[in-house]
Amino acid sequence: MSETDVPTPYVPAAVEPKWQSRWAERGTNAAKLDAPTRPFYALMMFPYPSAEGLHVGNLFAFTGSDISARFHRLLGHDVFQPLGFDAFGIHSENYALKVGAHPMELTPKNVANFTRQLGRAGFMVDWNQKVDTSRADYYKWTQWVFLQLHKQGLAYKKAAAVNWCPTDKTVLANEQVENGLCERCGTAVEQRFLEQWFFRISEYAPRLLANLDWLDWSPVTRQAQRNWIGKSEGAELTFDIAAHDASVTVFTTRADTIYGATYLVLAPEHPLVGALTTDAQRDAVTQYVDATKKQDLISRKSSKEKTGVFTGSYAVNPATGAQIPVWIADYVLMEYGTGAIMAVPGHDERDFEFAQVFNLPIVRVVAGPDDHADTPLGDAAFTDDDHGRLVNSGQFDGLAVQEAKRTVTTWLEGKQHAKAVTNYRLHDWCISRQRYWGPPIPIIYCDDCGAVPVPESQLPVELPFISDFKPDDSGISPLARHEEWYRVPCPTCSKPARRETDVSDTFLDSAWYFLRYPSANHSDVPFDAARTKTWLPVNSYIGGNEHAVLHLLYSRFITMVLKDGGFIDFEEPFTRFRAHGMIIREGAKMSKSKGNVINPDVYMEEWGADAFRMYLMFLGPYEEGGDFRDQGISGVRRFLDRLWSSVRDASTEGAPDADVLRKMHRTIKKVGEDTANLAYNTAIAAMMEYMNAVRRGERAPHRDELLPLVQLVAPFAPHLAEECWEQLGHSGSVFDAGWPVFDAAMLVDNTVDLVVQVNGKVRSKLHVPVDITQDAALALAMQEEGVAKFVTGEPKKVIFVPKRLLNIVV
RNA sequence: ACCCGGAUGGCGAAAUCGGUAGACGCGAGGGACUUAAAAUCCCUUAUCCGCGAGGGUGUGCGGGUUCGAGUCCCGCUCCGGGUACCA
Repeated sequence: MSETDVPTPYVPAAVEPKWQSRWAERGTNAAKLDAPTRPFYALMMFPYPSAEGLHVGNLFAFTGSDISARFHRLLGHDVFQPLGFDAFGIHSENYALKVGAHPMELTPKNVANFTRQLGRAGFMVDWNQKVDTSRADYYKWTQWVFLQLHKQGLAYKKAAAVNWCPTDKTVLANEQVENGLCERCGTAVEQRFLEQWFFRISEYAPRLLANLDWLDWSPVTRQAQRNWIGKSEGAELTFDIAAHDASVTVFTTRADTIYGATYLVLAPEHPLVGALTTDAQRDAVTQYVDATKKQDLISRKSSKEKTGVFTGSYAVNPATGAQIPVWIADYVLMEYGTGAIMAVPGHDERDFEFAQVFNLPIVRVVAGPDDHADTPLGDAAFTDDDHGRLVNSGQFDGLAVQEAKRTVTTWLEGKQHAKAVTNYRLHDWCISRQRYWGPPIPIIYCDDCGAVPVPESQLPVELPFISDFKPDDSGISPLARHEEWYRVPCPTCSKPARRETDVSDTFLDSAWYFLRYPSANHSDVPFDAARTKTWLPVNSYIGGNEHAVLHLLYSRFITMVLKDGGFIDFEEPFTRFRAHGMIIREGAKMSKSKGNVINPDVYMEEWGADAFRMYLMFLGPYEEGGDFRDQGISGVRRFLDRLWSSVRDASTEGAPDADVLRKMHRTIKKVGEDTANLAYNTAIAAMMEYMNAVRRGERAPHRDELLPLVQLVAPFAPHLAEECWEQLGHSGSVFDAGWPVFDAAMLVDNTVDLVVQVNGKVRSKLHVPVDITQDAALALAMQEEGVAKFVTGEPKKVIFVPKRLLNIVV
């Protein structure tokens, strides 16, 4: 085959650039966007182009996605796999501030570096359809999306208590606050009142929840969304206030415990607090309300110590007629339910604690199976609502809790004191950001016409290049400091007016980007109708579960809104979603401070992109993640070396070995199934096993034993596969060669190893024909000394599992 | 606290339906080739007793179901992730 005896060694640094440029020349990775036969849209979560470059976590995610895309292509789909950049946002802006540069100049550099790294890793990305959220040709349409929501009445402005990060100097969505700390910088979040734009995602809560039942998504992701949406069925109960012409409505999921409601609690911000406070209590209440207001959200949410103040007023329990005190306390939150609760200390942990601190009455109205009506509650509330029955509850005594919830609600409804309601934890989405690096919200304020949406024909509202983009403490966007941009004529009446100076949340950029890819080069529409019909919804989306409740929920919401607006005919953007796991290093999380971050460039340099890709996939189950150990990569590289030299040594003389061939067909089956299931680690193990069989004892492999292996390995190590494919005499790309087909007849063996057990313990193995009968197997087994000596008497029972085992019970 | 995951050799991990626990890889030990080393190839490698043949034990802990449990059921422990005063 070669003129020298020394085989050319495998040098990734030569093979990989060769194929990367050949793919570019041949357009191998470009999808047939307009006339696909079997369109398959494979999407991976686009990265934020940081200055540090590609993180190994990105590479892990993308490689798994790329393998899936290449696999589908080999199966005969017209695969479209695009990639872009989530370039707007606070990350980029903060980084620019830190290094004293401008994001408009930094971003293209970072994008270029990312593109280089992504290219080096050999992804089958169609770079003709590129998306960069920070370019006007993209955010023009992000603004268009905002206008559609505005048109449908789903965008509104309100002054609201918002999470304010004093370091980043911006508002954060609830989803971006962790433990009262800013998700990004870890600063304690404060409460501020600002005029903000919101999207009415809460209106879509029932639909967002219901569709989860049929979506083909990773169960963990669906569960995370369910929890986040937080459906809660209960009732709103109305309590009249004694000596006032007023009433307080509370939300409860435990209407059955109404007889145990011994006091009410309002949130300190509740609108009725002023009216219900008596003169005697006025000072104490005012002081408490002020203290709460000043408190930042961190201490309010982290301290579980119960504090509160009596208002001086009493409410009437609609069931008992008793007068019960009305308190205010910060453990009741204004933003959930009605901002008021009925406190049932006997059966709610928080109420119990509060009642103990302030010496309020605690009454048992639910008894467990071992309790009677007057069993003392001890030192904790009784909260088991599956095994409880009502006591001390008048006509309802004896009812099971679940039944009583309905019965009591119905009874109170009859008295005009109740209404069954469903509450959701999901809040409206605050999309305003008082920052610079984002799409300006397309609204103009006019003294006469109010908040006027920018006409679609005037989009984009371009983000001006300004040098003083640093946010200040005022809570007003830096754009407001630029009069020439800020002052505009009203689109309706042409009088002097002002632009909205907030930009929108980065999550709005990424909530619709999948719609843009197929139409990325269309400048007249956000997404072309025909292209969209052909390619969407996305067939396969793979990404990290850290986006389970942010990006994925927002994308679903925006898709529903666009469907309702008549722009698309589907309401779920991602037919199938799979969450990949997290990758750690030597048992520890990777972080800059620990200095154990993996630089992909270094590994690709030393081992080659193919080996690096394959090792990332080999170190653990893709959907669970794995532990990156530096030593491990050599095993994968050895495998690729062996494949390389096998192809060089392959002979075309004679015939392939029968045993190797059988193994080959089994391997084709296994690798196909595992790859489809994202079980990449075991797919690779199966290929290694086959490699071992092919080269056992340095035997010379036959060409036909290797051809299918090259196809199987192609999604994992695409460069090497192409080179081997060419080496084996092909001129086209291996990715147009199809996926090998296994011969089912080659999978069945004539003989098997039958395990012989006595009382469940393995005593022997028999090499027997597959179709051996129980009696024949038993007779053979009894001839084995190692078996016979354990079978003392007549067997009590014999269990025979064909092809697997024979168990003799004595 | 609640909701998800998870716990298997020295290490990363395998194990369709309950049916040979530890595939594949790393590391380690031994051998072949070599002046030598690297590379490559072959063998061994859960653990205990035993010279050996062989036998015992073993999938976080305690019970249970079963001819048979890493896998199913009940009760715990620890680790990772998510959510959290959500009424």
